[in-house]
Amino acid sequence: MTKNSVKNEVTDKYSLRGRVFNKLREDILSGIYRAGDELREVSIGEDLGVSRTPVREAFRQLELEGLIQIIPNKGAYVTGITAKDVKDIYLMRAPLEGLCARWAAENISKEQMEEMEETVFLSEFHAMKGHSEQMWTYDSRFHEIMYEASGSKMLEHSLKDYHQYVSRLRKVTLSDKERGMASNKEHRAIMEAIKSGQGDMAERLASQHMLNAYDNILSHGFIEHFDAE
Amino acid sequence: MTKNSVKNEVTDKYSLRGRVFNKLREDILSGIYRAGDELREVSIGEDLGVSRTPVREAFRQLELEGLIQIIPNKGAYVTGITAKDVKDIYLMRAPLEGLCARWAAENISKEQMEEMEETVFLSEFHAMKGHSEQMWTYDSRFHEIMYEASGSKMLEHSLKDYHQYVSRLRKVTLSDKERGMASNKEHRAIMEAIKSGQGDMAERLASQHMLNAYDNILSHGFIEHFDAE
DNA sequence: CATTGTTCTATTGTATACAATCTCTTTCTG
DNA sequence: CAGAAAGAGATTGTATACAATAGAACAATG
Repeated sequence: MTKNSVKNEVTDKYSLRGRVFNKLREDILSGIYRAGDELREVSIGEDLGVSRTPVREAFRQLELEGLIQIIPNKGAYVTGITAKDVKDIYLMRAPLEGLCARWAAENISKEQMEEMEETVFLSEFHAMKGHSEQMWTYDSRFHEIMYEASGSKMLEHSLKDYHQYVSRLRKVTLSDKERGMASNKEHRAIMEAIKSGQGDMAERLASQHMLNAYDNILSHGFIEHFDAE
Repeated sequence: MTKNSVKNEVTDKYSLRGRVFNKLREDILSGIYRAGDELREVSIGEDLGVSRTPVREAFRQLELEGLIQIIPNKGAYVTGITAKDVKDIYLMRAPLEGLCARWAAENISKEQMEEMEETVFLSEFHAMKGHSEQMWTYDSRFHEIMYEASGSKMLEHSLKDYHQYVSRLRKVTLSDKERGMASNKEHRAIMEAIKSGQGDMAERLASQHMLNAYDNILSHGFIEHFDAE
């Protein structure tokens, strides 16, 4: 019996509905579908070789996440993430990631701490080598471990959502080697604070980490990847 | 053409699925269903006179909200809100409601400001009279107006969720006349700060409002309404 | 008696059929 | 020709039928 994770695998990957949901979510967040695009149940179903039933269920979930808007009897339209949303997300994440780091400092388990250290180590390695794809993976994993370590189902759920919403953007920013290195340095500092149980310090650092990330996005004009494109 | 609200009526109330969703959500948040209860598609459908299809779609949405957990091929089980969740929600809301008040101070429209003033006025009236049900309604409305006035779809969405999660608890706390009066006073102060465009002040007051509300819950032992019951 | 294997039933997962609604085109009318 | 009315087609909303799976009861076996 593994860990008793209540919320992680909300959408099981092995049902047809789960596959449809993950595919559509991925496509929306990665920018394949653009804001305003209409999604038709039948054509989506045909693309994936399934009937309308699982597609409809996936639509309902995407609607609740705010990624699409369903107009009754009319259709489903992609909402996507706008530049304004990105700004809001980073400003909201600042205090929440701070809170999360504080709680992680209080609750992190030995195993989680070890995995976090490994993640930071590997991330630094790939940053130096300029492997941006792996960078992105370990960067994501760092945050996920911290979310889980907070011991708060609510906080973990919210932060995971926000984190995924900006995942496309993070792929772009981390391809800049300089920012990648800086981000890692910040992760390490946060980790040290968590490891030594310094909640205040961890909170401050994690919060600042978000503001730095957003500053970086602004100063490099990465935000243009949204809305226009 | 009314306001261009993207996220408010996510679940249209007039479809069968919308009705099922709202009914189940209400019943879970109000405590009619308890954590661990199993929900069967057929029996829920029979209760409401609908087939399994809309029930299933509602289940998927409730799952995504974290209110129920669906185990593939097995069943749907109520997760509900625990005492720990309540604590987390208030501590997360503290900075977010602060941020929201700040943004509202920057973006609130004339109409929203007027409605907010009306809401506070009516709320004070009912608080004095001891009408706890109306109290609760206007108290909720105050926060919703502030969420909308923030001009942030993301923040509004998150705060609305949190607010609804603790709505049952708020019904109990506001039935205490003293807390009701105090809460109103805090609302009025937040409103004044928003009206005069003092973002810093609004942020501080709204954040403190949350901490006060949670202190009140703790000191009166209201938290026991969860988990046990 | 314990344990394993099997069958049966209840429940969920998916596909399809039918109903309701919307939209766009066409036709009618002034 | 403009505009309204009507009809066809496409799309979503809901119900039902069938398939797959899990769990329980029960029988068989050592």
